[in-house]
Amino acid sequence: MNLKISNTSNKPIYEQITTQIKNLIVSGRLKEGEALPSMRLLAKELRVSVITTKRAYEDLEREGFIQTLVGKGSFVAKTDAEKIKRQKLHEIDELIYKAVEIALSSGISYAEVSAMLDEMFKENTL
Amino acid sequence: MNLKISNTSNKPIYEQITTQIKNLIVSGRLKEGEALPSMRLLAKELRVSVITTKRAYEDLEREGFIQTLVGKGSFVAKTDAEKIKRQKLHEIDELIYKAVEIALSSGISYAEVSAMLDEMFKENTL
DNA sequence: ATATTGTATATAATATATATATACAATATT
DNA sequence: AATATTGTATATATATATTATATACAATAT
Repeated sequence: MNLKISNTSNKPIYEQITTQIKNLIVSGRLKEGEALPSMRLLAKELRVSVITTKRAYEDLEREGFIQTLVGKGSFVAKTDAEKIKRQKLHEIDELIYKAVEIALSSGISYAEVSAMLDEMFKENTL
Repeated sequence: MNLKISNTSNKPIYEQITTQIKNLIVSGRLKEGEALPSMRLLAKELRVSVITTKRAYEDLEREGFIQTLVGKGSFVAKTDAEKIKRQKLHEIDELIYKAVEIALSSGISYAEVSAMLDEMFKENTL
């Protein structure tokens, strides 16, 4: 599966896993119905406990990215990535709307908010 | 001062204090320059430690609602535009942080989020 | 001088987050 | 039926954050 886990990252392992698998699905590199490595295999590969991979897979299932079946394994769900992305975009839209509302109602400029966004992205992609 | 503290509330005591005092100030029942009860008096009245009232007063001061002076006491601050702006910036920061988190965890690019922000500002400033 | 005000330090109790080991249960394979 | 594979449940460990406290200290007012 070739996921990269950093122990020095401030992000928890299960989150590093979900983030990367989400990206694989959204980008189409993992396709509908396709099998994910079993929790145990992935755990072994990443030198991590099964509980951690389970936690990651549970999160992915709750968010509709995959489906898990006892004895069979985990598979990319048929819910299309486009729908999920649209949903996420909507969540972001609402947050940004609130931010802009506050900005406009208190004399904070576009430049200031835009700079904050830039900074935030730089910080978090490291 | 007549604040109501609930021990069964899921909200911490210091937060119950700040919320109620903020409301008193915003509603004008506590006016600029007016003295708040000393941390010790309030602590005694609420049967709570001084550290807890201090925590509440510190939060209120950081948010620009009151001003505290050693030996004198705590007073309702004059509404300070700079402080309010800083507070608003913080609120915006938190919203944008959430937005960026969602974006990064679902393969949404900086360009997309940035475009949304641009759009939002254009729409709302027209 | 003393009482009042806020502050600093060290500490404790609790809750939450993260990760694990191990034993259990369901399904597939032989 | 036996065995290997898959996921699941329970109990636990560790670290960190949150909430609250006691007590000793410092600044100001009277």
